[in-house]
Amino acid sequence: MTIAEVCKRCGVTADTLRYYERVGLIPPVGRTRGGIRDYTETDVNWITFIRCMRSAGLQVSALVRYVALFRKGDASLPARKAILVQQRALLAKRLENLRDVLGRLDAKIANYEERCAVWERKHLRK
Amino acid sequence: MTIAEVCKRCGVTADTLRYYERVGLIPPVGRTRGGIRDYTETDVNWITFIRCMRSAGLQVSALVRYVALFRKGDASLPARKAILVQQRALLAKRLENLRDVLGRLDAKIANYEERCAVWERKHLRK
DNA sequence: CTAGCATGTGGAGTGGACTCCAGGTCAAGC
DNA sequence: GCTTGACCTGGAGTCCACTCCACATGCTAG
Repeated sequence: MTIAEVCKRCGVTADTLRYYERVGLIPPVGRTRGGIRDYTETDVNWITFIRCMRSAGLQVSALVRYVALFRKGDASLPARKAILVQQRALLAKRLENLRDVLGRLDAKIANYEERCAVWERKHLRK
Repeated sequence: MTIAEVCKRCGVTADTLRYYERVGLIPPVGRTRGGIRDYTETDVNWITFIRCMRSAGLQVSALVRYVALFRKGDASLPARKAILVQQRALLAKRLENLRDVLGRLDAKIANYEERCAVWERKHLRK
């Protein structure tokens, strides 16, 4: 699969895909004799996974550590799990906070609803 | 209240407080004759609010717009409400995504739990 | 009144995560 | 063989949200 096809499928730019590979966010991608990247379905799965985690705010550095461990084989299973568990905890904390802030925002909006209504009545009467 | 006291109360650095004021993330803070910032309780409330929203990822630019409108008085109520509503929608979307990613992460961890156990049995037997 | 610490300002620097660019290959159609 | 468009690499640039710095001034304790 060419980089352009992967871009389309995953909704990322070629620059981003090359960047991901360069910093180790995904394992190295195979090449044709000409040196052109030839993505496999497995590569696409990695990209999808990384995009998913990044979309939730997991740091590149943590994911890089994860991918590096992955490349060392089964002996790294516990270490990889540890990373996931730790990231999960961070994520849960942020989720909790977002929930809380959303609540506050809703309260504030309700308040505005009120005040806007009052303000409009005042101006209609005028 | 001095900037140092506000720092302690709000858990931010003085640099950050000055930065917030400089870019308009909070309304201008009053000064003593000597030119030193003298925060009121209202100022602290603003800082708390901004910190809260920032912690949920609302962009500085959106909050700056909000604060700027606030300073224009009641006529800006509807515009301010519009910003809040829009930001709330974005936040809800991100919340939804975090929830989803958390679920995937949990599934992945459960999978690791399994595979780690297998791996350990293999190594204990050895 | 002076030492010394808290604050002030304007501006430069940082870290994270891309994003863009120049200058050079590769490959498919004519 | 040649043109043309996709791809390559290494490195520089961008954006965001702070964070740090240097140097100047304010205030308080002795």
